[in-house]
Amino acid sequence: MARAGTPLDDYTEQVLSAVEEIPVGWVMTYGDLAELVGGGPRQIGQVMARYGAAVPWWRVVRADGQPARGHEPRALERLAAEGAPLRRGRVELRLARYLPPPGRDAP
DNA sequence: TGCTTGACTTACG
DNA sequence: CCGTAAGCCAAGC
Repeated sequence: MARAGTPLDDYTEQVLSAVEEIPVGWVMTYGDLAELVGGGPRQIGQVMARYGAAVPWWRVVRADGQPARGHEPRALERLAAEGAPLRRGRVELRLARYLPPPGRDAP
């Protein structure tokens, strides 16, 4: 569903939708989102930095499982509250990495 | 028009 | 496991 009033680009909408779709206690990496919606990991970060406040941004972590730069404490607190498998200050991607179901995106 | 920056990744030692 | 280097994509100045 489109966010009325905010004419965001399709790419931004795709990213935000994907992030909103991450279940509680699970996470996705910037690279995974980039592979999902296209572009590069940095572009995902760009969108998150601008519109991430409207989505569960703490469920988006770096490739090594560590939360976004400058948001580590807040993200870890949220993740811990959600019951995500934390290991020494970072998320255990082995257990918490979420793979979105196919069908609603480009084949 | 061209360089710098950024919620990044992978490879190497 | 940790630090450094190079690569990649788009926006901003």
